[in-house]
Amino acid sequence: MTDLTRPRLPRGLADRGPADLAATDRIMRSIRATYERYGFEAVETPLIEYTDALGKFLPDQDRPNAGVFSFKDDDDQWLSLRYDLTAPLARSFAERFDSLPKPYRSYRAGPVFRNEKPGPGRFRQFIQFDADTVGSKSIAADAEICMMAADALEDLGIARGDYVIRVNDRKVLDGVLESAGLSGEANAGRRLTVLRAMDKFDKFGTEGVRLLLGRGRRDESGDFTKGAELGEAEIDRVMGVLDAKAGDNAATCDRLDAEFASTPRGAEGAGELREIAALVAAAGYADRVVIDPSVVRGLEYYTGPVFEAELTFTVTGEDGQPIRFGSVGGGGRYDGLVARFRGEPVPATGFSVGVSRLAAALRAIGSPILGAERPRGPVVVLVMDRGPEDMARVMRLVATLRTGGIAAELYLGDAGMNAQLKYADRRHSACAVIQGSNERDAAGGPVVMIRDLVLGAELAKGSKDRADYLELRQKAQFPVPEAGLVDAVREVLARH
RNA sequence: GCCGCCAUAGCUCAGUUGGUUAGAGCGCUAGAUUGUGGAUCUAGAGGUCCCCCGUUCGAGCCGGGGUGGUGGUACCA
Repeated sequence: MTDLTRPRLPRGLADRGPADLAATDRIMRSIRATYERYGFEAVETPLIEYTDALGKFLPDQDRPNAGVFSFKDDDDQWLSLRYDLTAPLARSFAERFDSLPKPYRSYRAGPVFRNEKPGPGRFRQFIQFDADTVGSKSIAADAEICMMAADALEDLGIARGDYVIRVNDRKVLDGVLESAGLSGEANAGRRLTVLRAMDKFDKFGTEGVRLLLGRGRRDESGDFTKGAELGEAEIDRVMGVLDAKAGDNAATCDRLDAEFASTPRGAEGAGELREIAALVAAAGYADRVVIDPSVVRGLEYYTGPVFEAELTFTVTGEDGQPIRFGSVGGGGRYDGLVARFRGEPVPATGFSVGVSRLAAALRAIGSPILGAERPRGPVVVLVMDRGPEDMARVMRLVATLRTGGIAAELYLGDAGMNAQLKYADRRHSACAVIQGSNERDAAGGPVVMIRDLVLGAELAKGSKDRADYLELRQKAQFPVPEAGLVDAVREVLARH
């Protein structure tokens, strides 16, 4: 007995039940409808790619990269589970280049995998929903994606004002870094450190970021994070860009032009943001798509505009503490990703939604799109007698229901009637069908007993007056002739 | 990776200064009711007290090491 296999879920992974699956399905359907309205077409790529197609890793080590699930094919080539949907899209686009229309507008959704330490709301497998425009260098492509992200959230029932699409441009940040004396290959490491520090602005605030830009920061567990070793003047300059967001997009752009366009790179970025602001304003999205120079996003492949979809409302958690959901999606321009496969530059921009995180947020605001409660189970046909003829009879009832388009099942366990009703209850079924000897041998010919499980439950709670009680009891369980089975069950199902 | 905290039934936990057959609630399976489900009562199943080593007449409890979980931090394409 000691060699029993213990059932256990690897950490950071989760089984998902019918309620969760139904909710996810609704969310994905809604996002899909939004994206298709914008003219994006569906495409799917596999969960597994050659490791070198996913990024610049070193497949000659034991493990190509700690954050990626990887394994060797039988020809010794490294394969990996995809960790996002963008790199596989770049691979797919490059491979099918000749047969695709350019620009190529596509969306795709599915699980991605990250071999990292999981935490609350952070899993090693989760669902992303991406849309990308590949082959357009127009800033209008970026502006459009921001607007589409806004529409996607609103179509999901998130009210205007409860979210914001924040937009920045990496070139603006590059300009700031350059003017802080961090240009050139020699400073690549410090540039990363600075960007990481800036990305922590939400989490650590002004003081924390200043420490990370300077000597470093010690957290409450005693761990020390080495800083970027910038001087006071440089720190002020970097902090300035984090604080550059003004009252509206035009004012923010003015400030960027005035204070952060001293390098050609920075000026270019500021110009792109001004262009986005103009396009967004023209389309009537200026209140939701907001230029915010403190947005950093991932560090690896973004080359121009970057976006982040943020939920701005808070919910009170079980412990009374307010919960912020923060970012539920992001994206940006990645002009270099496809070039890895083709040698020529292929501009591209895209946006990625974290579906699981979004689902958690929608649950917190009680969004109707999730469905109020868990889905109803099938009609359960009880088995009273288990002789061959009895089984044939009840099986015929089930078949009749199914032919009538009703989800139905025969109870296949071996428990008594009590337990069968309990089973139907657990399946969250709305209706049970009973035909035992009493019904079979009814005076006017065989009948079936239709039981409304929802009304039955109310009945069990009691405390109604007598007239109501009798009426309820009538509706909660009643016999019908066999020929009336489907109609009667339909009637009961229609009540709930 | 680094730092802290934790580990007893499926879940949440109790367990005396170290003492013999390790408990509760919930949940689970059933019975009470040849045929009526969220209630009630009753019974049953379910344990390597995370693992190893040590201290001791004796360890769930003390010490050391390991493993796992968790919180913070780092990394996050």
